Amino acid sequence: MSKKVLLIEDDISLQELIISFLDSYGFETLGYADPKKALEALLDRREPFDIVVLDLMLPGMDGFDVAKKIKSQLDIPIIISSARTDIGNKIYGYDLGADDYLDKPYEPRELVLRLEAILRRYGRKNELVVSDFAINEANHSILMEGYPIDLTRIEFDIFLLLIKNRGKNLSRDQIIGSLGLGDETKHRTIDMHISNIRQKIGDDAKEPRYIKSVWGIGYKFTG
Amino acid sequence: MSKKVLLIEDDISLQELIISFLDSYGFETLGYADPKKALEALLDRREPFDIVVLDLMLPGMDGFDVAKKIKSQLDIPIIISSARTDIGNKIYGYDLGADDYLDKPYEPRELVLRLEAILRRYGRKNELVVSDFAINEANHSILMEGYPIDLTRIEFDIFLLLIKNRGKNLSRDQIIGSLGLGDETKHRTIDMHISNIRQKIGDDAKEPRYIKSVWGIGYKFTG
DNA sequence: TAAACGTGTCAAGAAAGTGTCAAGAGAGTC
DNA sequence: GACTCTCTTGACACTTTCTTGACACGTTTA
Repeated sequence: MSKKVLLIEDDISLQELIISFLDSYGFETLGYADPKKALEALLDRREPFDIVVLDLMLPGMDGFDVAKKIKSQLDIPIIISSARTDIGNKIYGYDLGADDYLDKPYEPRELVLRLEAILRRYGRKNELVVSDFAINEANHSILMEGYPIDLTRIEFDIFLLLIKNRGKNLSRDQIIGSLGLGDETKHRTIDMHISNIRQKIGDDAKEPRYIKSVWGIGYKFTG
Repeated sequence: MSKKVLLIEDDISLQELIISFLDSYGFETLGYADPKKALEALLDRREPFDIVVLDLMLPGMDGFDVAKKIKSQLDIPIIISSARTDIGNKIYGYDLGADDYLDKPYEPRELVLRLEAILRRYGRKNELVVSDFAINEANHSILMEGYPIDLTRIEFDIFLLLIKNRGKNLSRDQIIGSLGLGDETKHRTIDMHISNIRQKIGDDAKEPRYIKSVWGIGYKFTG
């Protein structure tokens, strides 16, 4: 599946060059010289872009403002390219949440490499790999050594909480609180969920490899 | 208070560059080219570092092993930097508990930004370091010279109370009161807990290094 | 120095925490 | 509304921790 790139670049000949180059690497690229039109297209959402390549020197609107505006509305990676080489701008770009920064002039090939790297990183954004588990938060899916594990909603939430706090003891009250369960929920309910999770991931309560009971306190994940 | 950074990087000129850069941002940085020596310095605890910046390509020892070793013994954040850009390594790095990952070459300024971000995150952990012990109250965990000590809940509470009042004599009644135990609890019960704690931290009742008995009064912690 | 008192620790029973079965309540689906 | 899957809870067995009396030994006091 080809990725859609939104290129904001006012130098038309450069724009065309980059577009044809990216095309040859399998990206589907749309170029805009006018940042306002680009923003419209992006925020309109009719065209779901995967990544933005943004030139800092733009007519009518500062590139930083464009980046800020995009990041405030969408969770999409941005690569900033610019002839301003000074490090101050670079820092500013990172502060705005730019995901990478290319000094002009750059090799089109380098842009491709960075696009690929950043897209890969973003694709895995919701994926958490810990110990033998790969957890996709958005999907509510868990793979254990590559094989899917079927957890119920609450089991998933508890497991995720434990994994995110791996190594730390979590009390039953903390678990109940983090899960937004009612305060009257009994502690034994958590024990039961833990018991069920353990069974599903093949963990032995007496000799646990993953979820350890901490006597008098609660539970903790030990990868 | 300036933060101490342990930099493990075998490229000496790069090492020097980073050190001087970090210095100018108020970090106190110690660089090691030899991972074994760095590990020694770190685990020795004479120099309590706040964060580790680790290069993956090292002579004599794989960077992954270094990270694993550090994480297994200390709860300290690690930033891995590497020229190996392949994504497999990246995942592996995170799996080991690396807290961030920087592709070489990187802007020194970016390193600073990430250091600050991670330290801010880590700083919220309420860790109490006294004498040879690092106590994490939220976690109910105690490290003694870097190694975990397994105390029961009441033992933990008593030990924490003693540590927090280090140097002061605490009567058995004070201890019983602070712990919210019933007023009828016998004094001998406290003695028993102290005895068990001493055994677990390797303290000799006759020649105590940490928990001293104060005849006729109670106990006190002497770091 | 002997009696009185305090502390260290063993061992056993009491108390509290945990694992899991099973039953019923609750939520979601067709 | 019937069916299914999920969540919650009581019950009971089991494990770990806590408490306490007992005795040994050290310290203080007279």
